Amino acid sequence: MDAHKKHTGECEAPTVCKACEARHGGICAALTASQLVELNKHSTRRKVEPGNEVIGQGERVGSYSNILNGVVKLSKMMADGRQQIVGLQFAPDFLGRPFLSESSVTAEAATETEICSFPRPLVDRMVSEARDLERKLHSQSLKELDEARDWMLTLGRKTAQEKVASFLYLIATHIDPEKSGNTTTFDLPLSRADIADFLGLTIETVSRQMTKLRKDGIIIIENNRHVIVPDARRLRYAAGND
Amino acid sequence: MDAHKKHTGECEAPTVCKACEARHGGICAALTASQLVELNKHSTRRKVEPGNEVIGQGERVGSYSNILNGVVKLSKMMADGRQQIVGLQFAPDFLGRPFLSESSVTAEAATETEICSFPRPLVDRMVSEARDLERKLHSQSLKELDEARDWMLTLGRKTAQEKVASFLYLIATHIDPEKSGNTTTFDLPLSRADIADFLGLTIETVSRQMTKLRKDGIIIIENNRHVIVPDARRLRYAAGND
DNA sequence: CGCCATATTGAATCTGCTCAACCTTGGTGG
DNA sequence: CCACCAAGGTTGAGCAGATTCAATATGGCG
Repeated sequence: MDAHKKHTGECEAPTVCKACEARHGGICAALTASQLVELNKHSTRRKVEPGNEVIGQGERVGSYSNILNGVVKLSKMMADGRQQIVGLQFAPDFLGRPFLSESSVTAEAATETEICSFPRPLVDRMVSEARDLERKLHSQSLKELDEARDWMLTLGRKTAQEKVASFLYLIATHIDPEKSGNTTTFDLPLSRADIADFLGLTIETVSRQMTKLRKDGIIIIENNRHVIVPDARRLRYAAGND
Repeated sequence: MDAHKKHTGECEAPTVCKACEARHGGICAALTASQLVELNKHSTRRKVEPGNEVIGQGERVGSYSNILNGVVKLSKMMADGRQQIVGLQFAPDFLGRPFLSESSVTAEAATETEICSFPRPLVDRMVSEARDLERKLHSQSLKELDEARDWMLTLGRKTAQEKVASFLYLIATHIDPEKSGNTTTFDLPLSRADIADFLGLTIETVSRQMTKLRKDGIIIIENNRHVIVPDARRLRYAAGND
């Protein structure tokens, strides 16, 4: 399918993009080969260590990014230090806030993460030229909105037990886990402290509920971060999703 | 400004649209006069009584709407009946979920509300024709996303006291209130039960915190629904916003 | 005026928080 | 090689804020 494009003369997708995850599911999928080439000239690819900021809350943002791999957490902080994670982003999600030059959230790598950044003005221009690109961004915004609203139900109405189960279920369904039969296996991308900030709980409560889920046989934990789910339906049920 | 358009031959904006709130701030502001005329042919304007559904959760949706006046609440419900309001929409907001035919939330009138509905296919076609329209919708989605994330902080990390103050502050800043000097006055568009569902609290807790805010002199309440805020900064502070 | 839905108040209970101690793990240097 | 240390995670006891359940008050409307 890519083959015939290679010979249309004009140009072809840059080599670095070919193996890139964002080239397929991400926003780059909405670009033509020649747009990709142009974007690529001004893009920088870099690694971000866990805990390092990509964008700061209230900061002026000069660039947009794609997540190539890893997990990025979006969080908000109150003046007295209370913190809430308001979203998790996975590859190949787009990172940035079109139409506004200032970010209302902090974006920070939760795991080792690789991102590909572009200058804002360039992308803004491309958005105004390429219909598909705007549509893609619009569509991702709506997906994030749906997710945010789902999470509001979790934050507002679920018990600590259900919150922790909801989190595990979310990760299990987003981080393409090892599956064999009914059993699902994955590594948690977040520390207990981050999980607490995501769920609006304390680390102690998260820990206790994890222990409870473990004792109930709904999950098996190895080395704190490694989780085995023998039966995803039981976890789903514990999460209060129907 | 409208005057010269009246004489461009082709057509002019339909009479009903002229006085319409959505014609200015709403999505109709992104339409040309001729598009308005076409849209108007297939649009229906109607009143919705408080408590009546506009869209049901999981329902197939055949139309989009504009809110002309009133307040609409978006909510989610769990299987066991627990409910969470995930957003409030005010005139001239757009109601609907582009790209998806099924709604993940229930939209219900909180107050007496007037809406203007359009067939989905017609709007979808216009969106693919008019750049400005897609941009406008995209922009509203992002606004809603920002609001949802702000509210996640409230749900996850604020105390009952701060939650109630946050709600009052939200209404005070959205429902264009009477202002005279520092004093702000408005009517609550939601019942105590709705407020509780919005804040992830019980009605009793909402009531107690209202009483507390009243006793602290931050608000004055008349007839349950009518609220007077002598000093908006004190309310803002009680809400934990900086 | 009296009724019904809505809101307030009170007392007992419970879920999740606070504070403190302890355990595990992985890295470092004697 | 192993003792030590620091960071992250778990566990326990007591406490506090929010819920539950029940009784009472208010106010909109026929």
